[in-house]
Amino acid sequence: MKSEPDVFSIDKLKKEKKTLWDGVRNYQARNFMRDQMKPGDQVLFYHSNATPPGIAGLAEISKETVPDPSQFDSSGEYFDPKASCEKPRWFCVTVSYKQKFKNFISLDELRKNKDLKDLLVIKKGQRLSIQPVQKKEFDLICKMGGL
DNA sequence: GCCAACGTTGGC
DNA sequence: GCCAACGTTGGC
Repeated sequence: MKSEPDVFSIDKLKKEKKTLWDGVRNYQARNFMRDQMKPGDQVLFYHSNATPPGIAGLAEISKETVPDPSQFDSSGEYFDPKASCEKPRWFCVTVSYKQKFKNFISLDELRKNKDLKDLLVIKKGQRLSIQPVQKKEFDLICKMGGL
């Protein structure tokens, strides 16, 4: 899961212990949260728009998908006038902090590793904020992170 | 249903 | 700040 550290960093998640992953307004990412993610699932926390960009640590899905409350808040930036409580359009999961990697893994290092050539985040034009990761890739990344 | 215009993401 | 690569919107 990607986040801009200026907006919400892994250190902030560490401090707050958990957070509602609201504000996702992309249908593919929504479907992924709604249909694929289950409590207990492991999450790689990626810092985008950072210097350098890369994977900062681990988190975990701690609560099942619920309708994203921010879509109903008419004064908030994530308000969606087309959504209603009966017919919510957007969903979100709760993400809990697990741990920071001992070594931050930069996008550059991810690219250099031949075994991660299929990792979606290193592919050109791949902007989706929530992306699936294969078990093999996940395990290797944890090792690279020093866990 | 097409597609041009526009908006966003995110690396550089 | 630039811009490539998408995704969304809305007129037709």
